[in-house]
Amino acid sequence: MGFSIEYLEAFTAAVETGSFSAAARRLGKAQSRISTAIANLEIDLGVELFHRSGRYPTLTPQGEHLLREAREILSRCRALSNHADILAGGVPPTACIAVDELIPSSMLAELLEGFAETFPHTDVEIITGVMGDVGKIVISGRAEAGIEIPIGSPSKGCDWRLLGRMDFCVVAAPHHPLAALKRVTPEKLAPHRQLVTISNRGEGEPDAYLFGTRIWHCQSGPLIKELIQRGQGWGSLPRHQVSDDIQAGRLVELPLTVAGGYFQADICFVWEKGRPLLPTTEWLAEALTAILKASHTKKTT
Amino acid sequence: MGFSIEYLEAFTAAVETGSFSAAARRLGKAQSRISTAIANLEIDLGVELFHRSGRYPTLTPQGEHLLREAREILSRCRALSNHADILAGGVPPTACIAVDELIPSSMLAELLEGFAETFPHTDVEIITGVMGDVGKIVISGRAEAGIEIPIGSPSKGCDWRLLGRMDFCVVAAPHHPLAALKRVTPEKLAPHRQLVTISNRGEGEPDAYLFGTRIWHCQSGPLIKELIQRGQGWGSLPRHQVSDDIQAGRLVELPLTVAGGYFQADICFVWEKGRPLLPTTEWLAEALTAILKASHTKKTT
DNA sequence: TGATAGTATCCGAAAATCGGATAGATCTCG
DNA sequence: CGAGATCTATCCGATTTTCGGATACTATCA
Repeated sequence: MGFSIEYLEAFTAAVETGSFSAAARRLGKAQSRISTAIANLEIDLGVELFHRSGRYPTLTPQGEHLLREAREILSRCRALSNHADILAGGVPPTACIAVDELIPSSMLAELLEGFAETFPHTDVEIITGVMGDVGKIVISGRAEAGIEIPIGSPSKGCDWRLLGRMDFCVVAAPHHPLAALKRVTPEKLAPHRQLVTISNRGEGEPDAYLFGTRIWHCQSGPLIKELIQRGQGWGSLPRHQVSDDIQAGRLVELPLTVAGGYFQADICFVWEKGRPLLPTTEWLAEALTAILKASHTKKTT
Repeated sequence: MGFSIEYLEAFTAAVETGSFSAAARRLGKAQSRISTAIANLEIDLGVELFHRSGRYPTLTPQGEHLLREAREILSRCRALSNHADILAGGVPPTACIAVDELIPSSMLAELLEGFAETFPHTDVEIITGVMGDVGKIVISGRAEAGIEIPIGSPSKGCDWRLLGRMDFCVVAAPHHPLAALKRVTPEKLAPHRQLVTISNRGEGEPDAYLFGTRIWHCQSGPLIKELIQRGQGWGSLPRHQVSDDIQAGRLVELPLTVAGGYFQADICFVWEKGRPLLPTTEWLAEALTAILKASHTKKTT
């Protein structure tokens, strides 16, 4: 394997232009170089690539076959060069982002679809977590950015940008005693069992979210929904996760009236404080803002 | 795109051996060359491939991504080199063979399957014909070899090798008058319409095959079978093409008794007279002999 | 702290590559 | 048929690159 990339370029250029001289003109080299390049290539491969009987060289059948592979190699070389240019331009080879489990997966799919188009060479890793996990993962450096549903305010140590809001609704089973009430207040909720999610890092929800003393903590969102459906208690879940169940009558939304806006949570894009945004993370922030705005206008219209 | 194949080899060797020195030993070059090769590659790509903080260089994330593409390119280069070696060894880039239409396609499929394994780089072209066509195609040079079912003796101008024999049987529809006879002689056949194949070059069968004056010529084998099934006449067809129909009662075999062995035809491998066999055609001849022998022993046991 | 193994850089010799020039061949067109 | 245009192969000298070895410096391990 003594041939070089330039030899292969001379080969393909000669085929495409129809003569060694024209190939030399295209490549900006002396004609003698193309001639010797192809002669060397033929010696190296042990195969005659062109017939030289006529005025213009013509491909031999062997040359025609090897041409395919030569083109393939050059195409790969250009791909490597492109890829290197992209990396040299500061686009990171991998993007790791942390995402709250409550973010609708359809939204993430749409996001990542666009990401793959814009950054075809960048590998993606998604880490999911709940509650304060996302912020911690970002601060630890395991992820360059995160999509967080903060409790109160975004995690300390993170810069952040508000992307949009997400509705929560308080639900119970249709046969649950609370379902019969016309108006539900926090005092009415307190005696009944509340089901809340718990972080896989051993942290629960802040007290502001707890209404009574009968609390079950559970890490699995689907399990919580299942338990509520079976009448084991009530809980506050993202609207997009339960709207189908409410529609189908498997769950009912409790008409809760409270002073604060607990039941609408912020969606924040977060990244390590002070760190400049990479092109990928910047794109993610912009794309997320656009997606959330689109989904909101679609919902309201 | 100023990098060279050797730079990429230095790159992958350094990754695989874990150090520039070891890579130099593996490649049989001076250590300084690996060092400068990788430095040049980094300059050319504009990307730092290795971290040099420690004693041994370690891949950067960027280097890890570009490594994949470098390996891909080298793999393609080796493929080109292999392919060239095969072509240099005299294996032709394309093999064109002519085949009689009566040859069972299952046999050809088995043959070509083996061919693809033995000559993965050789393109195949199959030309089909009937009667004397195969020999003519071979003599004309359009095909390097052919599988012929000769009428009498193999085509003039061809060297040939006997591969095996193929049974023909004389068939008619179950409701055809001939089907009722206990013994069938050529004289009995003569009054009835005979259906024979005709070459697409405008040549019919030799007289030896024609039994009477009521002859229909038809180029299409399937159409002949259809006509015979509908009682339009009788014909002599390859056994493998009609055994299913006989089994199913759609056709009956006529118990013809003749002196000569007309109803078993030779299968010959033919090639242009005096021309030395290419490795591909030689292989084809051997493989065909083996396949036919196997199918024969299977049939007789 | 010394021994070992590795990297980067420098250096002179050797090899290749470069463009240009030239001779011979082929095709086109009058 | 012949002149002109165009092409390929080869040679040439100047330039550049490549080559292995030597050396200085660094990291790691015992």
